[in-house]
Amino acid sequence: MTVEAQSPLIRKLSTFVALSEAELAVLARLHRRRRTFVAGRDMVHQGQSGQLAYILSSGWVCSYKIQPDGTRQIVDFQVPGDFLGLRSVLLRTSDHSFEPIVDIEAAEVLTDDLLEAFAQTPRLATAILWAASRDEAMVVEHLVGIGRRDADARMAHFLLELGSRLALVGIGSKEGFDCPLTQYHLADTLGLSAVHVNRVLRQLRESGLVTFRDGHVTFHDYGGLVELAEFDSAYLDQSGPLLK
Amino acid sequence: MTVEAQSPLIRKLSTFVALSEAELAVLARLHRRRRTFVAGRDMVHQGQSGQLAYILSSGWVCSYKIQPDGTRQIVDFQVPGDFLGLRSVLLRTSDHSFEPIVDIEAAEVLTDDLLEAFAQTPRLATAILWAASRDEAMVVEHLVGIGRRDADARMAHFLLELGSRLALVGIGSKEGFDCPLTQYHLADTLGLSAVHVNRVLRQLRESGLVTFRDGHVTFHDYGGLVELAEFDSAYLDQSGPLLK
DNA sequence: CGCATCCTTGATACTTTTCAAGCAATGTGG
DNA sequence: CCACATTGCTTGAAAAGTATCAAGGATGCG
Repeated sequence: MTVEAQSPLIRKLSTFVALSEAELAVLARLHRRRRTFVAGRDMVHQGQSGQLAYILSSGWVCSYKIQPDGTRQIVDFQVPGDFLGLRSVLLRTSDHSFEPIVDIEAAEVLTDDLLEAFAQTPRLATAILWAASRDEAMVVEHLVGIGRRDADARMAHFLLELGSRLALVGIGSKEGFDCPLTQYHLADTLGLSAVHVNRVLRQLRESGLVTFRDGHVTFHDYGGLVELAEFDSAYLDQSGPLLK
Repeated sequence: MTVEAQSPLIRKLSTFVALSEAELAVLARLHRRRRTFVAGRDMVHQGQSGQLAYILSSGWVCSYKIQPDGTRQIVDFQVPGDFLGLRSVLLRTSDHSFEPIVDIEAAEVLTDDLLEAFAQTPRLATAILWAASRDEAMVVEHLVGIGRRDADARMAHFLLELGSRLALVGIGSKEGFDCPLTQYHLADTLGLSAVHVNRVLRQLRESGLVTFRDGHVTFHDYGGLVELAEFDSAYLDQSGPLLK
């Protein structure tokens, strides 16, 4: 089993940066403390100040905020290869919750180990921070989507983005991907009601664009979907952290 | 003229951290390259890779994304004391545009000067990064607002947040603040049509909560507005960067 | 079996947008 | 100084998009 197969993070970073043996070793060391969490129970709860970060190796997590009136807004998803809680570690500002959507496996990263790794391998630090800034760009794009796209385009855009992210770590393609999200997750993500999510999905399916059923997303007409969503993957495809 | 009065950034940071003479000196040095920009002409345009950051000393700026269909979504505002383009410098990922809303004054910060300042005064670096993470928290809160609040609450929340930010740098209070934004800016920020913004403002005014007129926001019933918006300033009031 | 979760559909009501029009203030060139 | 364009604000009426309420079906699981 190659190290890439073990760690989606390594696979993701390798797409953009040729990592040296030493860097790979440091990365591997960050993966030592393996933990699991069960679906549905929050790993971190809003307001809690747990200064731990994780590297997600399998499963899906979402980060969200609950409002006083009980509605919730999902801000972002973490899929294999993504960091989780990185900002809270560096800057202690986690004011949202993390919920595993399925049972997950993650590597726990201690602040000190992370800082040490950064000090030892600056190129790696740059690569990881680059990935973090990519996550931020996704939050911004999410904001734009909710603010300025109608329900169909929002859904289409979301599925396309998810597909791109998963493709990076080898668990998705332009054909489709497995997806454990419920329609309620989609509703809380896209700022829609669950009922309307259902209708939107039906319409996309009947238009022959994409099917989401039984935990699997199938793109029938990738180009058509891109057009509907006005999906421009520039914010995802950045050329990487321009390492010197 | 005290240095605090010269630089809203210093004023802002001083609220949370007692800065030493040395740190103040470093900060002052970052303010040396003063520049001005005229209202309405983009400082940075989407896709452009200008690796400059600025510290805004007077005036307002907004950062936004334009979509292929011509609609725009304002992601965030910068008011005096805010950094602008910090992320683009550190991580070169500016995929949005910056537009001065009025004529502005800003200090241009060179990447190298910034990194040097960080190296010299780690506490200052922490403070600045803390401010940056606060900005991120605002983007997240903005996302939640657009996704899960109705138009009235969205507007109320936005005005309250803006008031808090301005109060930090001494140009706003619970009574109100001067505000150069047009109803079109508000619409592009809140994901509403300009027409509806007008109606919402009217309703808030007629409810005796807040008036926005002739470039000035006046809070008539601060508590009532907080209640309507379910405004919880926790994400703004964090105790600062916990300096050791 | 019975309960819980998730998906699906229809009918209705509400929020927000779009279209259209008018007003006030400001600035500009003739 | 005036005609004119421009920008920002305001309002009404109609249309569209989305939420809410209600109900039923499917599946999995203790």
